[in-house]
Amino acid sequence: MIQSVSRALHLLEILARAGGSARLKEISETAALTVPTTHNLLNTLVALGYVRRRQGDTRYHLGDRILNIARVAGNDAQLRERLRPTLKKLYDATQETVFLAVPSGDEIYFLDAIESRKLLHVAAQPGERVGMTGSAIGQLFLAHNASLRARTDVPPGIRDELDRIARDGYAVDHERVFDGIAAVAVPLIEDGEMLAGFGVAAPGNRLTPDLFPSLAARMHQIIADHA
Amino acid sequence: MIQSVSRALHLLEILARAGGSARLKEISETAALTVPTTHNLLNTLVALGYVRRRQGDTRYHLGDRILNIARVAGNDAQLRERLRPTLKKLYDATQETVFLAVPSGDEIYFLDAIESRKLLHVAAQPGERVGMTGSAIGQLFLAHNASLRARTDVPPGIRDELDRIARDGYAVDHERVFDGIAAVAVPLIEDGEMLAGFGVAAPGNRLTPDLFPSLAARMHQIIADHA
DNA sequence: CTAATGATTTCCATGATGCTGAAATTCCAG
DNA sequence: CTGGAATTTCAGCATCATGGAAATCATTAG
Repeated sequence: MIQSVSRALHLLEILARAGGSARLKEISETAALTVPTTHNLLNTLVALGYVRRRQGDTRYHLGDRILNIARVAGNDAQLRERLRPTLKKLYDATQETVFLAVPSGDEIYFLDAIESRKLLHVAAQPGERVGMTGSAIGQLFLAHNASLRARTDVPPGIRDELDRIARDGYAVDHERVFDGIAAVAVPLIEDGEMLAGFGVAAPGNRLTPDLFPSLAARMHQIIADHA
Repeated sequence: MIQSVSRALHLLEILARAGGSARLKEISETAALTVPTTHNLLNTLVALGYVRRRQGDTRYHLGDRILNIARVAGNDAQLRERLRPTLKKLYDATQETVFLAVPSGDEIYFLDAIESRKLLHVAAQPGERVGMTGSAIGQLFLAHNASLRARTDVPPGIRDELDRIARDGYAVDHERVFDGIAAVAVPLIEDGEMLAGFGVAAPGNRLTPDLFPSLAARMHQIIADHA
């Protein structure tokens, strides 16, 4: 544990709790640090743009450089919060394990999941990360994002499938990736961009290919209504 | 400039630019630090909750503790962005100097302002900070926030005025605080809470007390339409 | 306006602290 | 299972952050 890093971040939190600005003395007292040490830490934060000072004001204010970081950190957390109810609706409608995934670099990242309570069911895997081509949701992203497609090594067998996905608006997987598991995935599109994918996964003998179109339609409906 | 603090924050930004997660080696290369140093910094950030690791995954992910800080830093910036157009409308309607202010601790903080182009006008003072009782906008906050009122030393002369403000929905100042300057302020209320105050300030001989009610009504109108 | 008080900033000596190379361990792909 | 690569641990050393003291600056009262 690096002392000065811990202290510096603590100072930022103190500033936040004080409503965004405070005087040196208050800060040093709250942090239980000496005034010169606090001063040194704060000035480092000022030099980096995480804290600001306004002319004619000796107070320290939270700067907005922190937003560079928070925008990314917040995206995931906020999206999960916001789409939790939709995911729940999807679970209620299917009683199968449901997933919410977002792209992260060249992989997809499972942001949230609700696991089915049926005796035989697919395990939820929030926090897991798989390649783009290795899941129905990943193929959805590939079908919707040309630049992502360009930098991904797409096997020829999947290339045609991407056209179908683009046309029909949903991706499927029937025991291709994992034995015994079938999945249907539909996108959440906002402002013309695919933000996230919803997936339903179930044993292949319960979720047979003939059910795919109607399940996809139901999923589209739920997302349109609740997201 | 404290080296380790600068480095740690840089690592957070690298993680953000990488889309929220990355491997140790990539991070250390991007940051131009040795691997053990990067490891040490990252583990400090993990211990503090600003970076997370998921089990069975050696990657480092942005944590959401940063949001504690960003929520406050972002508030101001976002509010100013969002209310800029309203402030502009207010300026267009009055051609006088207009202000946007928010509470900050026990003072009010001038978040934004547009200065009148008239020959004789009130100076804009974005970034400035004044006591609650020392401005029309501050009195607005006092009238709308009981807990703020409780911890503020309100002069007896103003106490009655607060009742009037609560009743009429606007605050005024005619050469009480600054010689020659008159001001009218109205609140922006959302979810029952006063988030910010808008103010119009002008020379006292242009903005006479008889104009206060009609100006306040016009301001209410503009805010209702655009905020 | 001046003086007095309190807060902020600068400086520097000191030793604790964080840095790095090297080694041990773990992870992961084949 | 095996080999290579990435991660983690470790310890000695130089460096860097720390905090006392003093100087400067801002603020308030008179």
